[in-house]
Amino acid sequence: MRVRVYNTLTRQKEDFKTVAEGRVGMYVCGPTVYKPSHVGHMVGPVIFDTIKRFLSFLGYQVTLVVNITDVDDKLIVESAKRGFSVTQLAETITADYLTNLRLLRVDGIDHFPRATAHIREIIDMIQGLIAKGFAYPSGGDVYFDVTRDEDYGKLCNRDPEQLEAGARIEVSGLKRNPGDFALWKRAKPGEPQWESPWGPGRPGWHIECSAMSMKLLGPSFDIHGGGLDLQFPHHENELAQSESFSQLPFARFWLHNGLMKTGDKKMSKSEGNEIVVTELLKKHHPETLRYLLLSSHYRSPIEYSEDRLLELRRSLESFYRFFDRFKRITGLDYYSLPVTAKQSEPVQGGEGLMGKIAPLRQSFLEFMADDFNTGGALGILHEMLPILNRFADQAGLESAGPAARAREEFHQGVLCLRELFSLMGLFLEPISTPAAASDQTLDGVVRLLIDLRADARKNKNFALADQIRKRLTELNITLEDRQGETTWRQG
RNA sequence: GGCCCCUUCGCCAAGUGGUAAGGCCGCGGAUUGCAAAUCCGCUAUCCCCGGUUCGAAUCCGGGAGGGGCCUCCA
Repeated sequence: MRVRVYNTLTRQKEDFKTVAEGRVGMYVCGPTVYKPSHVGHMVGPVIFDTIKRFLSFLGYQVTLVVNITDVDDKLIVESAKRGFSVTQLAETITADYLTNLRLLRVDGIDHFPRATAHIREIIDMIQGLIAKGFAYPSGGDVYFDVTRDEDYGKLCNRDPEQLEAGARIEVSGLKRNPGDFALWKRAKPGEPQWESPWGPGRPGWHIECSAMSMKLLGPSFDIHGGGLDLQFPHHENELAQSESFSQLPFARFWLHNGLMKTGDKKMSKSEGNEIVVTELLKKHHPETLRYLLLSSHYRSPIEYSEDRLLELRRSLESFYRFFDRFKRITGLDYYSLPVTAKQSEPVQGGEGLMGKIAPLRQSFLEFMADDFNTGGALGILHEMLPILNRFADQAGLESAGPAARAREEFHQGVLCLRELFSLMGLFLEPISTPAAASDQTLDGVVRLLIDLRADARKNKNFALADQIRKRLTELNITLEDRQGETTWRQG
């Protein structure tokens, strides 16, 4: 399958070709761990996890790396403020980040390299850059000389001269050019520090990504991802120092995800308008958040709002109900159905249900192959749902008759749904409904009321039957009468 | 000031030259004792103006509005 990818470097969609046949190396910029993750931090991981799922499905062997930057000015300031050591702070915040990723079913990250665990590699790279004339030590710091890099600015389409016009460039007597950036920073007393040829200090902001991606993925790899806001200076600098060091092309495709917004403004720690993931997850299921992040194209900004999450939850509910229905029909648990890791035989269309499902499956894959259009792909899944429900309605699958043939067909259709949703990392496991399934007492009580209501209905005492149902509705318990039995659910 | 992006139904959102996916909300119908669930049906000519083209939401030019980056940021 031909995969098309929008490449920031060329500002156009290109055919996806890998450096090494059949393998994909992917590096995504993770957080600087000084404050708990906000919703925006989850965008990249979810998107790139989904991209990995898709590429793996196509048969690629994908290695996904997300770095943890655990030494930085921000950590020093924040840890002092909170009375922690930098290490303690980094560990606490890293744990928060990893927990959030796990809840969002970001399962595909193979390595989480930490900057502080790669000081050796960082120093080696800086030495190499100095030796090659791209960097210079100055007063205990080491700077990268942007004028020595021929194509500095190519990722962001900027001239170094233009950059100098920026008002925020820090004037430092230690730099040769205003645009030069620190590879190594001299430590002030009490700051985290490591020995180096230039005296005690710590890495600058961008170098850790160069050193760690090179170590884990080699000098040339396939996909480099991150938030749009990292394009400059972080990625530009990373690119410059990596290619200057290796004299080889760095990442082949640069993918930048759009930024999360709240109230029309970018969500960020510096704006102070961030929604902390942990707080959000107290009110919303992580699956709803993952669904939000996948419901639009990854390059678009995503507008976060409470109402939107509620709306999307309603959208997911129809699938949750469908899985219950699937169980009633087949006796099988949707969540136990196999998840295909790789693309299997082409799904046969033919007549009947699969004749409708197979072309939609194809459309889904085409959406994904076209710059990972998850929004379009999810739309397809929403088209499958009524087809499956209609089939179940028309074939009378919930009534007693044998209909083994139709049941099997239905099963096949749902397997396909399972396959595609698993590529999105959705519906991998049952959502935990706080009381419903787990609380035996509640279930017993509601079933008692259902039985009483059934008697009332049998006696045509609809007033009583309706009152029971109404009172339960007020308690957020919904009854559904269907052939032969009444079921209940919360919500 | 420089670079870049966006503007599609009430809201969200696909669509990148061939005549507008999908979701939420709303309305009507089937089903139901009544509901719920499910199914069916209904609601847009794509910010404005001009151009290219047999044909444009899609390409070009201009305008309006919104956003991102210009060394803190996923």
